[in-house]
Amino acid sequence: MTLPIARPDPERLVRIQKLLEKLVLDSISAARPWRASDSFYCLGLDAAYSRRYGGVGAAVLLDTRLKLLDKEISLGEPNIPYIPGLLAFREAPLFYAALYPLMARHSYKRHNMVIFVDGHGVSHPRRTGIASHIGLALGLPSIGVAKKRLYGREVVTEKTCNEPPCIIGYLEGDDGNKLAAIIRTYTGSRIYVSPGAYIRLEDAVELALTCLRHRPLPEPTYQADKLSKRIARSLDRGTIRPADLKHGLKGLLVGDSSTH
DNA sequence: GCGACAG
DNA sequence: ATCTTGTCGC
Repeated sequence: MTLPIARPDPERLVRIQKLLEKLVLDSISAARPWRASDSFYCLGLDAAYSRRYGGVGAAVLLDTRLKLLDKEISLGEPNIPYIPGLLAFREAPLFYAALYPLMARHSYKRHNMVIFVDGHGVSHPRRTGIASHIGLALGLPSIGVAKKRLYGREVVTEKTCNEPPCIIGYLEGDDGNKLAAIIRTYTGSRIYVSPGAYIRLEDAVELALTCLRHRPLPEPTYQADKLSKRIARSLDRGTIRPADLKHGLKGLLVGDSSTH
């Protein structure tokens, strides 16, 4: 029989986020300061879409030196369309599905892990961007890395940036609080970095800067973006089939011509 | 009514 | 996010 899953109507999802808002803000207020000297592991999450098989979630694990340690992907048809502000309800299930097996392989590392998510954290109308949902659900500090603004007044404090990366401004909420930093990367791209949960803005920004290379996104998010897009394109080209992904990714991604 | 609007 | 050719630049 069909399970009585509650209808994902937007109004109900918005109410859920209004309840989560307090949890998110409390997790940030109570967050322990990040120690720059600590070694850490970072997870990167992103999603792409294949016409034939729907959503592709990608999770990657990097170490302090930004070396890729492990990766995992997931497939699934999203339950709801994209609605600004409700992205988490569309894409987070893909992330959880990829994270579960990945985390199982590295459970002892979770005590010093941070999650980078493609999308916003608290720079969201209800302070509950997808990075906040993920951080709350996993009980881990999370950081949102977005390419475009969603919410907040854009305040640019530095018109120029001679030696990137630079913090060129921020997004502020109605109450005047800083919600996200606007960063100019080494490649000249602009990204919006905001805390998801369990971490403060200044620490989120410091970590994001630490994870920057000569690329348009911080390494964790960049690697996840590349992986998800590559899988989605390979699926559509028929280079790989969903069944090929059920026994791990090893060997599937080398010599794949889909990048040409 | 008119914009704005992560991915 | 995705659909898409050529093109400017390192």
